[in-house]
Parts: sequence; structure tokens; C-alpha cells
Amino acid sequence: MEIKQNIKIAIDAIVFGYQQNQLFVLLIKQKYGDLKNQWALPGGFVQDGEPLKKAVVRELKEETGVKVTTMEQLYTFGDDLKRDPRFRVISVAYFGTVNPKELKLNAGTDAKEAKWFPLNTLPKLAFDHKKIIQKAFDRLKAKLNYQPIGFELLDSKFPFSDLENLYTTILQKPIDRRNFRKKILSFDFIAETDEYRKIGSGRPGKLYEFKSRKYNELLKQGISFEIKFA
Amino acid sequence: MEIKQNIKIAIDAIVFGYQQNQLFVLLIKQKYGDLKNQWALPGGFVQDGEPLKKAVVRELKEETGVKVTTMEQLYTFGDDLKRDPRFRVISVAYFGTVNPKELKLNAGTDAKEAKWFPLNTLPKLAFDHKKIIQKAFDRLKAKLNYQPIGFELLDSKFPFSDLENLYTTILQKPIDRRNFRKKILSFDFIAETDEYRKIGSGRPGKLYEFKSRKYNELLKQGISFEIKFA
DNA sequence: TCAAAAGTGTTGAGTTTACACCCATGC
DNA sequence: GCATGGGTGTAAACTCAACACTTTTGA
Repeated sequence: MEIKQNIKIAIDAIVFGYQQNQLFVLLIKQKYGDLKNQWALPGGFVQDGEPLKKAVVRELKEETGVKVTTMEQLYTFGDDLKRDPRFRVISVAYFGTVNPKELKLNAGTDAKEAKWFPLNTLPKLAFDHKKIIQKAFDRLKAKLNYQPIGFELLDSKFPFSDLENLYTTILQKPIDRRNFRKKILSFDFIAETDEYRKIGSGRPGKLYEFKSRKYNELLKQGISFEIKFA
Repeated sequence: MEIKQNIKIAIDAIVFGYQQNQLFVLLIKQKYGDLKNQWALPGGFVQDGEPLKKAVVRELKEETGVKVTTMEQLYTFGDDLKRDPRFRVISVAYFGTVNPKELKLNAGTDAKEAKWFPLNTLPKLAFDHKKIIQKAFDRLKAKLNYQPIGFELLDSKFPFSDLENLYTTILQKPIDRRNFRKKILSFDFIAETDEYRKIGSGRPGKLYEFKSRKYNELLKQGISFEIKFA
């Protein structure tokens, strides 16, 4: 049985980073073709013997130098036949988060043309990448309500207020600080350290760290992490 | 820029139906190749000028005669290089539900080789289709908790107990009948009719109908339909 | 001593859970 | 009259939402 098909398959990666009350997305500058010099999501064509998720990790490393641990499949864009003007491309989009260290792009590899952009001041984007980022952000927002992600986005030791601010930034609405703290602490997967944040004005905040072992145990047991507040 | 790629792209469709406290999945018997006569999900290769979602609708109609309205993208299977033993195939899986009328397959088209199987007594399946069905079922179950789907799976007029039974069947646990009724009625998108179910033993139940207009309005307003109970 | 951010409890409202008996029908 | 499934209310436990003042630090 011979199948003729003239469709290319690609992956795109949406990587979010967080710093100082701003969400960032990692973009690269296109090097070739009509869209040369336009900004776009990291990504590219899948190789013949390559699983999709390997392709995502590879492209990210090649194009930006950023190493990610887990990328989650977001959506497959394959209804718009002209999303790539050259020929038909179906793209499987993955998204993930990285910790703040990665926000300093190591200049190695091809990374000169990679840059972090604040989510609210994105440049003009190639293809349908604006739409894809929107969808990824929607998913991130939705996830935040039912499982406490976001630890990946923070330093390994962080003051409680960083977590608060991360939530207000992503959800784009204020939260009740007292209720939020009660709720998060009740899950019992972050632990106080005996350190304090040194810099900045105001009273220094105690630093907390994420207890990933506890968190994964709870996940396995299927505990549900709903987080509700104004 | 020339890209060499030897990967085929296909879609698979998981269609659920419901009848008498049982969930059914629509399968077809393979006609060609090594896997001839094995059961598999309806699906096939995407045509060059064809959006993914059109491909799903087309394949379903061709292979089973079943007409679906909306199919939701489930997941793209592309990590296992040998999921199809012949060559590399990446498959975008879609799932959806149909109303009980469709459970009687119209003998037209190629439908002779299509059949509804109860979810708990599936035959041996080709490829990784067992895994795909499992994932679709997990998603169906998850959806049921946060939005009252399932009306599609029932007759247009149904006794309340049908809805109850649908929930216990999918969630695989008993529910509190009184609390369930209170909750569902409080959403106010099903309406009493003045008819009663005629057949069966016991006291005849009032028939209800789904108020899709109301439901869609609420969805637009972003009302959240959480349904919790034992 | 002032500005800035951190830390902390209580109360009322609303929601969820648990629970058992009577009703209408066909046989 | 009995078997079968349909229909109904209430109280206790829990969770959520609203709300404001004190503490610690650096400048």
C-alpha cells in the first residue's frame, strides 16, 4: 500500500520564563526565506527517526541553547493549509516552563538570534505563532487553577511573595494574600528554610523551597489541587 | 529550502456512544495488509489539501457511515516510531460522542465492517489503539467533572435516571442521587417536559430535555460547571 | 520616623456531604 | 400486594470569601 502525501511535519516550542513580575517567551529570529528576520517560535521539522518530544528538545537546544526538562504537548495545528506560505506544514506545539537561570541565554550554539520577550510586548511574529502563544498562555493560566505549577518558574529558594506575584501575573487579577498563603501552605509541598531574602526594601521575607518529593507523591495519589480566590 | 521527510500523517477517531448503562466505541475491521481482519479505530491518512478536522469527518463517514458534529482534538501520537509496523506514521487522534440513533449503523457505504464494541469488552486492537482509547476515556471522564457533557450521548428526551446512569457508568462510581439532581437542576439547562417514559417497570420517570441555548449562553459567560459528589 | 514589604485570624456565607422514606406504576 | 424504579428535604461539616492591622527592615 503506497501513500502519496506531501505534508511536512514540524514542532514548535513555547517556553515560558518568569522574572520580576513578567512572563517571558523565548523567540528566535528567522534566518532564511521570505520570512527572514521575522521573529518566530523555536521549532523545526521532525527528523525521520526522531520521536516528537526528542525533536522539541533538540530544536530548542540547537536554536536557543536552552535546556528544558519536560515539555507538554499543547495542540496540533493542521487545519489552516496556508499557515506556512511555502507548503503545507502540520505543527505539533509543545509548551513548558524554565527556571530563571535560563533567562540568561548562553551565547553558545546558534543562540545569538534567540531572545526572551515579555509576553505583553511581543514583536510581529511569523506564521500563526501569535495564535499559538495565545493558546499556550491560556493553557498555562488554566493549569494554574488546578495544579500548583510555577515552581519551575521560580528560583529554587524563593520568598512567598514571589509565588504570589507569579500568580497575579499569570492570572492577571489580584489575589487575597492571606487566603492564598493558607491554601498553598495547606498542600504542604513547600517548606520554610531558615534563610531570608537579603535584597530589596521592606521587611525581608523567609525563603521557601519546593518539596518535589512530597508533591509527586500527592500527584500519584491523585490529590486534586484546586486553587480558588478572587 | 528543501526538506526531506519520510513520515506519514494520519488521523484516528474515537467515537463514544451510550446505551443501557454501557459505553461503546466505534471500531472497524482492517481490510488490507498484515493487520487484515484486526479491529482498529476508524481513521486514515490525511489528504494533501485537507484540514485535519475535515479528514476526521470524512474518514468516519467513509468507513462507518457515522456522521459526527464536533470532534475534539485529543492528542498526537508521534513518539513511538514503530506504532505502525509498515512505516512511520504520526497520528492526530480526535474524540467525540454521538447520540444513540447512530448506534444503529446504516448499512450504506463501507459500513459492513464497522461495529460498536462495549468499552469493557474490546477485541484485540491493531497498532497502539488500545492506548489511544484509554486516553480518550480518561479525557471523557475528566471532562464530565467540569462540564456537563453527556447530553449528546442521550436521547433528545430522557428520564433523569438516564443521566444519573450515564454518570455512574463513565465515572465508575456511585453517585448520590439527590445531590446529583439538585446540582444538575441548579445549572438550569435541562427542562422538564410533560411526557413520561412509558416502558420499563416501576414508576414512570418524567422526561427532560437539554436546553442547548441556555447552555451555550452560560458557556459564553464562562460559567464553570463543577460537579462534585461521592 | 517613614516607606516598603512581610506576616498573621476570624467570621459569615455558601457549598458539599450524608442520609431514608414515600410514591406511582405494572404485574 | 409486591417489586421496581422515581421523587424528595434537612442538618452538620467544610470550604470559601472578605476583611486590616502589626512587624521588620533599610534609608
